[in-house]
Amino acid sequence: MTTEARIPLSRERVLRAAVELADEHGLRALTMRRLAEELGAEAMSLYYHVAKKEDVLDGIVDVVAQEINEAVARLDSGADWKQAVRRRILTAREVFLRHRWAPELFETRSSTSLAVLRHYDTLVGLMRDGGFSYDLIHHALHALGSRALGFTQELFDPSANQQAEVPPELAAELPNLVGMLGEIAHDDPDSTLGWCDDQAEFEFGLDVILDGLDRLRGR
Amino acid sequence: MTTEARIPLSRERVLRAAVELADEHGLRALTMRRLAEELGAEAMSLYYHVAKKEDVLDGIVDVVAQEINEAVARLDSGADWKQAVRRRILTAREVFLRHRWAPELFETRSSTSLAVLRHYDTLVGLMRDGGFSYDLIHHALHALGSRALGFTQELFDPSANQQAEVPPELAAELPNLVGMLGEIAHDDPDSTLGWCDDQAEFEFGLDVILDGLDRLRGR
DNA sequence: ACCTGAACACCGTTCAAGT
DNA sequence: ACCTGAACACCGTTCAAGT
Repeated sequence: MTTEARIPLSRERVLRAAVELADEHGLRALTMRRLAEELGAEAMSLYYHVAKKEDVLDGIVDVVAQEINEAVARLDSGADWKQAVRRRILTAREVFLRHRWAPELFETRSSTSLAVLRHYDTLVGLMRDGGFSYDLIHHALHALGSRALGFTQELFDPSANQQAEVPPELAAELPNLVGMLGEIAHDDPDSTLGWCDDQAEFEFGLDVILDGLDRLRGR
Repeated sequence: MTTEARIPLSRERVLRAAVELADEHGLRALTMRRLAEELGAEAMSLYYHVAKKEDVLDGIVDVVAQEINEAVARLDSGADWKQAVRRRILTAREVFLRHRWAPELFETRSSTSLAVLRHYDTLVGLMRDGGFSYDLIHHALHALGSRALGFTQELFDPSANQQAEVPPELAAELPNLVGMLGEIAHDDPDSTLGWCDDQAEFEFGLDVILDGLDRLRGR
């Protein structure tokens, strides 16, 4: 009981704990004081291992990016470019589903981690092998945007909209939206504004883009 | 000198000042205390006009969304669906270029403002008139993501990368990326990692998606 | 080398009080 | 009806001090 496990702190241990904290309680809960508490230390001790909070945030982005590279490493790269890129991106997406705080942070970092660059490097290689010019690949990365990394920010937060019926006085102002929702709801009886199959929609958008790029590939 | 202009506060005045503050100094500078100062009042006075800071953030998102609707309202909706949607989205983008803090906030809000819904409603209408099924429109909105509103989050911050030459010891690890950058740089001598023509890339991605959707429209 | 206590300048927010 | 002062619980961070 008095023999507390006294594992020394380290940058790696700090970052690991930060990821865990964000996973469980969200980015808001990730404060230096709370993080230290989780590690059984004082807040000020963290500053021996990380420069500042921004450094922690950069660090956990890198942890996630490495996780992506590991997950993606065990893919055989057979098949045509489109299947290879597609599977790589969908595998990356699985990592983001485990770290739902990550997209916000990825889009907010100004410096790009080596792990992220490695991911892009592989995509560039796959497309190059598929017959793309560098110029088109460059455009392609922009077109994919964060989708290339495996996420999109949902503009309608499903968790917030579980009860989101459109109030009748609004319906008149939004006839087209209401029409669309009505029909979608008809096809799928328990659907509301927070209705969507995120996985299917992610793949739909990805395929629209990949198919479009494939068509441009032949000049 | 003693006759200070004593305009009373109001929710609208608070939100207007908040937008201005964010425009000039970024979201980080938007604190209740600083905002009050800008208005010549005490921080606590704001709470008579807004519920809490989250309310301010929701409010300025709405201000931007209204600005989009105004900008877009004076477009004649002639032409085919693709041109109509395209011009609407590019006009919305102009608004985001004036409020560079807005994308981060839009993707972070959980409740969607009426002004945003109105924008989507119009897009749905235009696509419906263009012969789309509601089902396809629904997929289309997901595929477009935040692009439908007029922005994408840039994963590589151009301002941070103005000097970003890839260091030689990294080059070996990122052969494809380096290859691509080399060729892009060759075409355009003053380009680096922070090279991109954001407007052109936005339009490229938008067109890949719109063209892809157009092809799906005929079943 | 690694950790901590006390302290500083800043947050958002409540609440009772002023006009 | 509108605004404010004092106060509270929380931040990130510095710095001198402990082991």
